[in-house]
Amino acid sequence: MDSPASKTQSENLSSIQQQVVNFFVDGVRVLGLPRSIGEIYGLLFISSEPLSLDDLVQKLEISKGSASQGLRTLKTLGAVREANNINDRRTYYEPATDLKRLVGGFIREQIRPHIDSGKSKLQQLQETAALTTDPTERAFLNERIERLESWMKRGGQVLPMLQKILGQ
Amino acid sequence: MDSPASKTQSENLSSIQQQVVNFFVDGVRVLGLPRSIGEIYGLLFISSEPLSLDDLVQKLEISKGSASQGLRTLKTLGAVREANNINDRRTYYEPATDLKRLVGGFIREQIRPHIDSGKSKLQQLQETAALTTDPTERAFLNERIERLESWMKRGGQVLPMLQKILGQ
DNA sequence: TCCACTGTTCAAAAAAACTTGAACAATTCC
DNA sequence: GGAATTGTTCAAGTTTTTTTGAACAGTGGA
Repeated sequence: MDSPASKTQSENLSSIQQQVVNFFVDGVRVLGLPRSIGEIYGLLFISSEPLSLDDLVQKLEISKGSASQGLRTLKTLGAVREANNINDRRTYYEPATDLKRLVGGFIREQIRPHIDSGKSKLQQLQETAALTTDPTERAFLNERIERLESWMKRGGQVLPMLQKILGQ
Repeated sequence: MDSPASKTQSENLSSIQQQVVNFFVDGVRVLGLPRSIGEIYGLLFISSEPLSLDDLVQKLEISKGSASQGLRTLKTLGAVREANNINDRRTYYEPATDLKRLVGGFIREQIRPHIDSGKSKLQQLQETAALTTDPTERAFLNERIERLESWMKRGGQVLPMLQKILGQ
């Protein structure tokens, strides 16, 4: 019934593997990460043995390019590590499964940079606001900018707490 | 120098308005929301008077459709409210500026639904795993599924805490 | 009732994001 | 060194998301 290249990888993945992969596809989408990353992490997560890049390409029916880039991102996030690679030339990967680490990696790579760049933009903003001549308007602008600063500050405070809370 | 329809709305927005709008464009992008929503919220945030849909269309140079849909989303998120609408037929909008409310709306609309659907998918997953005949494999699957459950549970616990922490 | 005005909807166009695949680099083994 | 294998890069193609704009619905005033 299924064509060989059907979208649901029914040829290569067991029913439970499909379900878990889809679970993570939805999951990473919420985080703003591409589908392929959810597929890769999902399959690693539900595999009892480490998998190679080629395993991922074959089982998920994605391109080598996607698999390579996806694994790189996952490594950067600390969501995947290389398994002990005995008597085989290729690299095998296994998932990091503790929440603290996963959340920490996500915060470090995807959130912190934005908070930091936001903070520096706020300084610019303050300088621009200072040029406003009308005092009433200037007061209003300063009030709003202060609010933004308090938001950023709280964000910076909450993230480590979050990580702590989630780390059991 | 600028063409009338240039991308940076230098004709219609003051320098500070541009900066704040860009600030929020970047901000909402992190949250996975479209650019126009950041533009709209940003302009409202830095305006001392409420603005109408037409004001937004003109100042931001976006279509009426974008402005209408963007305002709807922002209303749903609780990020924007209608201002007291005296002697004018059109509706004016002002931003909600307290972080607790903003975060709460985002969680309610964009996060909770995914957590809930995730939880129900996990039940499915458990049923599928139970069909696995090999006991070792089944044990592995159950262990991983339990881990997912613990993740979801923590997520469900952390969100209200987050909101509380941010609510001053 | 009809007109003028405000705002919504949604199909099509445009833009943005993701994936592919082929060329290439790097490494190992003989 | 040379062949075979593993993995990376990135321009082009594909898919997904967002925006546009024109038709339409709703409302108030004359």
